[in-house]
Amino acid sequence: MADRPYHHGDLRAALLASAERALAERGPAALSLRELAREAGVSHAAPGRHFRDKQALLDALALSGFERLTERLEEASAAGGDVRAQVLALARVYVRFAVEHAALLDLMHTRKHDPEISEQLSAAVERMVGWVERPILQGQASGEITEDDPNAVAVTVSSTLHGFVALNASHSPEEIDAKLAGVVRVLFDGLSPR
Amino acid sequence: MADRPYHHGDLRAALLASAERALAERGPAALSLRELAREAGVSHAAPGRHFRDKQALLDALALSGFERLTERLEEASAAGGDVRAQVLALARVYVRFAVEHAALLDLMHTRKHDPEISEQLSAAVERMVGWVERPILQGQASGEITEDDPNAVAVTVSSTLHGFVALNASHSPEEIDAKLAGVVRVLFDGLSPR
DNA sequence: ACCGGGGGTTGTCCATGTCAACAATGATGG
DNA sequence: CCATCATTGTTGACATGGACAACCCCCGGT
Repeated sequence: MADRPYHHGDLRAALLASAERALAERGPAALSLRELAREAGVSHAAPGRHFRDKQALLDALALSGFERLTERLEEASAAGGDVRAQVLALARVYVRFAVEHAALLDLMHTRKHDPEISEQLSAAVERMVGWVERPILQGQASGEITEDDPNAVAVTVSSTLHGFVALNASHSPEEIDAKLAGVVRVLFDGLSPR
Repeated sequence: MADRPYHHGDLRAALLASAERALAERGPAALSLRELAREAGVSHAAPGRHFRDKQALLDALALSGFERLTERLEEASAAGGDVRAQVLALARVYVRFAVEHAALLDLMHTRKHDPEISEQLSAAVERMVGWVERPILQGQASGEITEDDPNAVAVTVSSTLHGFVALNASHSPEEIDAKLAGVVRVLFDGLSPR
């Protein structure tokens, strides 16, 4: 509208960044393409050049979320240690991501469940799941984890993690970390007395 | 518009029912007050008499979800058996509800996380959580469940349940039931070898 | 008979998503 | 250098939806 050049430079990235901010600050309902366009200083229909429709933008956002989360999980896996430590490390990373990007994680999740999801997106989900399952399978191989049906174990761990995050994302980081340690302990030791 | 009497009779209930159907069939985004009004055969502003705004309708829907779910949990608790059986029973109920009302459960959670939630709604959530925690506390009292920090145990169980549901709601009932049994077993026995 | 208020109606305003037609830009090849 | 053309933005328009205001209908109590 003002001294801005006709071409924005990288509108696509700007829109995604704005969208993520808006998502975090004002919830998914308050996210409007026109609003984003305004923030980017561009006309109301400009976003259409970069995203077929609103859903496409949300998908792109979700995708970037999966990619960043996967990256962090990968880093955490590199640290090593015994299986219990590795699982705890992964859990921490996941939880931290969830706290920092609660709304985004929610969106990621919503999109993941959609039947007509893009190839890119589902591939990204697969990759992420891989990093969570890896240490469990290794642990079973090395005898550090029960020989119960590997699949059941993997499902249990990912369910617990996921649920923990969903239920606690709004708490304070310290509180969460304390709780998380307890959860991982209970998970390894089991509910039945030893 | 037609032979319908001027007063609908129970518009509020009709709207909620319609809304729940629409939610399940076409997702939360496709839910429009005007559409619901059309389905009920009333004018576009009629819903405003029963729900201050769209959010109020969604809250009412979520509330009814919590109430129904709580009712079922309560029934399941009455069955008795040892703690492990009780937890499994609760889990089954929860999972079944999740499968049958996936979108609704999602809505329930979304609302639950909202900072400015109604008294009614948060009370309903409390009640529900109570029914999940009860058997665990009893189990600890009777020595059937580890003496680890009770809170950690409760958090672990509810997280696992919640996460399991979130991650598996789209699968077939049989598949889910099989998986669920495995999850509960792993949960009781722990990840570490016994 | 009257009226009061809950429940419905119409009309309107505004924001949004989406599309079509058009315009500025700058990269490319001649 | 310049003609050209795909890319990226712009304008304008349309349909849908939420929210509100002002008004109307009808039952229940007096």
